[in-house]
Amino acid sequence: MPLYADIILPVPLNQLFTYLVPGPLRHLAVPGARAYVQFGKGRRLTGIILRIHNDNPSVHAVKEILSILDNDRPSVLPSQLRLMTWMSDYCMCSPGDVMKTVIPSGMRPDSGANDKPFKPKTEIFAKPGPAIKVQTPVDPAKLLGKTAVKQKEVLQKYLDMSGYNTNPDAPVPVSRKALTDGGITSATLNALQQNGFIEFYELETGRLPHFGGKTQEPPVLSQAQQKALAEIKASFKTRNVCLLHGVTSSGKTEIYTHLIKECISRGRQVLYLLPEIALTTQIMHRLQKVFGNEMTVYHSRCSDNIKVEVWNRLTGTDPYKLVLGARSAVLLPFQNLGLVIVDEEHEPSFKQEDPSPRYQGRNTAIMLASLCGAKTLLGSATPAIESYSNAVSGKYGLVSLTERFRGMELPQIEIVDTAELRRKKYMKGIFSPQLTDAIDMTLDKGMQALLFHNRRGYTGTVECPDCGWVQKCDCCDVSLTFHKSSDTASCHYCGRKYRVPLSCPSCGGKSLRGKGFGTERIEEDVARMFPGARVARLDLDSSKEGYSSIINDFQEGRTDILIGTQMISKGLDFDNVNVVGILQADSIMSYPDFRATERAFQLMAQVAGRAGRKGVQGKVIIQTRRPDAPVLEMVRHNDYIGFYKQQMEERYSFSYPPYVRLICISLKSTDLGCIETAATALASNLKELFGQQAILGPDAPPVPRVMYRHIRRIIVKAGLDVSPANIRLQINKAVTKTESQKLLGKVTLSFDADPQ
DNA sequence: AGCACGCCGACT
DNA sequence: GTCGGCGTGCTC
Repeated sequence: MPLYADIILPVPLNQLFTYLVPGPLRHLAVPGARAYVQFGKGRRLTGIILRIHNDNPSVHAVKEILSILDNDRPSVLPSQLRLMTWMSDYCMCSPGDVMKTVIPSGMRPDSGANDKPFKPKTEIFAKPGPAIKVQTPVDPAKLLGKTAVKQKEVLQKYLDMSGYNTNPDAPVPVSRKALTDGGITSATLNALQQNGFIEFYELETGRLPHFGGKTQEPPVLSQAQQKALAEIKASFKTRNVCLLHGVTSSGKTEIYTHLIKECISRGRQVLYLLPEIALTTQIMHRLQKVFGNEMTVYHSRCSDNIKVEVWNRLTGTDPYKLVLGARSAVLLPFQNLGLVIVDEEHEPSFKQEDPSPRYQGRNTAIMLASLCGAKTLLGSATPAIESYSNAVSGKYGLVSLTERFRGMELPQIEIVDTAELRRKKYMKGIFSPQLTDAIDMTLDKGMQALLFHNRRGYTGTVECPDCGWVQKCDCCDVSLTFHKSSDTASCHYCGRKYRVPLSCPSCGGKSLRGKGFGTERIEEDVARMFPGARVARLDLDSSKEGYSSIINDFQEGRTDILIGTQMISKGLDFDNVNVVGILQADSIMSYPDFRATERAFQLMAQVAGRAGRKGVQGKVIIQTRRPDAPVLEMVRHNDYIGFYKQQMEERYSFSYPPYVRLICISLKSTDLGCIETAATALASNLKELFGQQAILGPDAPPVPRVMYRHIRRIIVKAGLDVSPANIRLQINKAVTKTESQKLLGKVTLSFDADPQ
């Protein structure tokens, strides 16, 4: 009987491909194994076997698998195969898109020119040669006489480093590189080898870092922390997911450390997810003291070779017990996962935005845990509305930690009306007297200030005050941001840079100027207003390589004032910050979507949480033109519950998550007429299937054209009773119908389930 | 997404 | 005469 394999191939097509399994490969062709196949005429690809069967394929010409790349064990575990299938259904993308994000490219050779296969890293080591084995202890002077000074020196170095003279039976391998240190040439080493004193051999070492220090016990917990830990463990007895709602600086990491330790001691693995790659390094240093070489870090910016090594280690016989990582670590092969921790679970960056699959790292983690029979702990000071609602409904356990670490007080929050102050001419640029006074006092006390502003660059839009002309990007419908450091106006959507014209191209006016404030300009103003202070800035423009050093300088007190965008709000602990300033709360509160208030609350509460230290109450100054916005009052009282209730009411009356599920369909085309007809036709076909009120749009997004491509969006609001698979089916129906009406033309479609 | 096949302009 | 432009259609 012929045997077939359904294979996931890295192509953006919504299907699997069936190949014939040749007789000799039958024992190797198992689900999860990598198969190398001919695809079309001129392509060879690596795919993942999803299923082995002998159902007759519907297509006539079935090709044979060329080879199986996994000889001893399949690369992809059964739990991962199920996760991949779920992801492709839920995110409405092809299995191939999922495969491409799950499997590091070094593990899937293809016929393309971008072929960069995994290369094991090797190093050359020295071991004792036959000529010194004749007598111990070895004395270089006796063996080499008066000449050969260099050889004697290196031989002595080798003997010292390997400990050969004290333990000749098991000398420590010494790397060739260590011997060449200090101006030793390879001629000397070659001579030593030729004389038979030292032999060199190659060994696979890998690239994974080694922790040399001694490991210690987890930190001692406070009473409040111990109580929370006990409650979490109790909650796991009856529920699979638990939400830890702990105020900022309540010491959640210490609680995690204890849970991890216990899970590992039960012989199971832990995945610890953080919202930012940059944070993994910070937390790594703390966790490595406890877990040493049982743990590793993994994220999308690891080199492909490292990714493959981590993968192989995890599928091997001695897998890591703890993986600390960002979103993509959820896709790793865990053989025996017992616990997943998602820290700062509310962070929007857990959602992948651009390349499909647009998956939510937190939700994917919960799914992975359930597929592995593991527990999930979500942690946040400002939980996502969806998560808290799941906790309130009893789907998740809920543990609250209201006490700040080491008796730290919550900061005092002051809301400053900048509209009024501007009328009275008290504002200095973007600074209120309250804020400048607070910074002055902070600097006097030798403490630090943190200033938050969510627009980078020097100014916003470059405008002509005479005729209202605005400098825009050539290929995107968006106004440009002026950056003084490079003296260019840049498009934050496509990255293109432009000169600012000397005169207005529309009316010839000579007084073109930038409007508004960016972090770059604020940095300049702060330096001028506080001449004695050491000022730094942290945003996308400064963070190429400098991220860690800017953070470290601030943490260790080498800078006094740090200005930054969202990046400074995420889980970083500073313990000498006395004042936090939010320069323009309005820009945070006025996003045009239903999550605006949620984001505003979370961002402000998180930024505010950076203030204060033991014994000194911190101060937060929020500058706004709308001091009466209700969300500000909730931030001021740190009233998460009030905020949650208000949000739930709003979401209920306007039918938004968590009461419905949203799917955003994006249409893109260079042809404006084409996209308009396509969008209207698709929307009307969707309305036929889902009902009139379930479809929003089509609308043009705030930036309606990026890289010459026009964009339209349609939002589907689906009831919670409709399964993801069914939603996908209905949407596909509407798409197929629009296609058959020949109305989709040159339009490309993309889907985003649970858009942020 | 690739990659081949295919049908029309400017070059040796 | 052919090299090569990118339109369109298929991939088990």
